[in-house]
This record gives sequence, C-alpha cells and structure tokens, in this order.
Amino acid sequence: MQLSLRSQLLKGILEGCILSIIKQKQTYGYELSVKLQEFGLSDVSEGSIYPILLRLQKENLIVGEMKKSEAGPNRKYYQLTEGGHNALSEFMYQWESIKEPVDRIIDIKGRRS
Amino acid sequence: MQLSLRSQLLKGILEGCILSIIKQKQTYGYELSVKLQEFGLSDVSEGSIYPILLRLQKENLIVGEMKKSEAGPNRKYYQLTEGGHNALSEFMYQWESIKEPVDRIIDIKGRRS
DNA sequence: ATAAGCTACCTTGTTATGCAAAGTAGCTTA
DNA sequence: TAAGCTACTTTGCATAACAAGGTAGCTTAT
Repeated sequence: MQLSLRSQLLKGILEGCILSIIKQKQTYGYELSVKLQEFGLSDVSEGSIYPILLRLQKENLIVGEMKKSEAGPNRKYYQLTEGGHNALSEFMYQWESIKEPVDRIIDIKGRRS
Repeated sequence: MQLSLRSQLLKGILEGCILSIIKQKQTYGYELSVKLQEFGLSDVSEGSIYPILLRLQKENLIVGEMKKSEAGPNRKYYQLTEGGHNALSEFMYQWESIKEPVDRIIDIKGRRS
C-alpha cells in the first residue's frame, strides 16, 4: 500500500477544489498550495498541484498568464474559461450526489429517523 | 475522457461504503449492488463490486462464506474482520477530514454574486 | 561573497482503483 | 425452450495523486 487511502479519496476532488479557488480570483500555483493547506487539505504538495494546472490548461478549463512579481520569482496567474465554469458546476453536482449517499451509508448506525 | 468524473470521485470511497454496509450485517455481492443502488450510488456495477470484495478479502478485512440459497444460485456472504473494523474507522475519519475542507472551498461563493 | 531559506515553477515514474466487457451457471416462469 | 433474473469471476485499460527529483529568482544574515 504505497498510495495512501487519503490519496485515493482525493482523486477527482482536487481538480474541482482548484477550479473553485481560481474562480474566486486569479491565483497562481504556489498560492494554491498555501490556500489548500489553510482550508485543511494539508498534505497536498506541489507535485499534485502543478500537474493538475497543466492538465486543466490543456483541457481549456483555465488560462495562465505570467506576471512580474515585486518580490521573488514571477508568477503564473490562472483564471477560469467558460469551459472551466461548466466543469466546476459539473463537479459540484457530482460531489453532492456522491456525498449524500456516502453520508447515509456510513451514518446508518445509531441515528434517529 | 474515457473515465467519468464520477468514477474518479468514487475512488477509495466505494471500498469504505462496502465495509460499512457489511458491518451492519452479513452481505453478499449481488445484495451489495442492489443496496448501493438504493442508497443513491446508482452507476456502481458488479464489475466494480466483486473486484473490491476480492481485494478486501486478500487484505484480510473481510471473510467470505458460501451459503446455500433457497432460490437462485448460492451466495457468498461476507463479514468484517477486526482489521476490517479498523479500516472502516480509518475511512470514516479520512472521509470527514476531506469532506469538510471541500465543502468550505466550493461553498465560498454560494451567497453573494 | 556566500550561505541559508523562502518563493515559484516544472517533470518523471509508480501505483491503485473504477469499471466496461466478457464469461459461467443456477433457478423460475411462460 | 426460451427468456430473464440471480449470482459470482476475470481481464485489461484509463487516469489521478504524489514522491522525488530538478531549476531558478529574491532576501537576509553572516
């Protein structure tokens, strides 16, 4: 068991989370790693994030733009395309439609009604 | 995109759900496919379920026992081992610790706009 | 200057998992 | 005899997370 249970559970989820964060405002890769950490997705490394960004870009769900940084290396800011907004909607729908059944299944025990 | 978003999201989740259902009471494969359906995990086929059962068995998280059926083919009933109970606990913990951050992330924009 | 440490990006290879698709076979009903 | 449900099994593929490696700019302390 090299890949942790957590890694498996995150499959498909990270992509949606990244789309959602980028939707709020233009964001760059390193910032994403910090934000995900803050939100509580603590073990998500850059080795996960950058490949996702490249993939999203290739699928035309986001577009990137290099910008000068006043301090430190330059940053590549991403924003959603129209396709990205659609993909995020689809993700949110699928997430809800999985979350609810799962909660019902693992909650059965000792619950009223 | 051959594999659906839904398939990706289900990774790691199905295993936990199956453990949870089996914990309630001894259950066999075909029954699981019906129950998952009823709970709302509608596209989960036997091609997913039986491989999971074999895997769980190989990892000593469940044990199976063939029993005669009064109507139809015989059934292989499974129940949790001690390792299975532990694995289920771990799953529930990881599920909660992912669900909450994700809900926070995709909920941000919900109100305004 | 130089080292240390943060910021910021990128790539490769491994591995696990869902599941489509195919197969086998028992029982029931028409 | 056929259809249709029940019930289990196996093979092969696509995909995503991420560890582990790398490059490089900027800042601060020694």
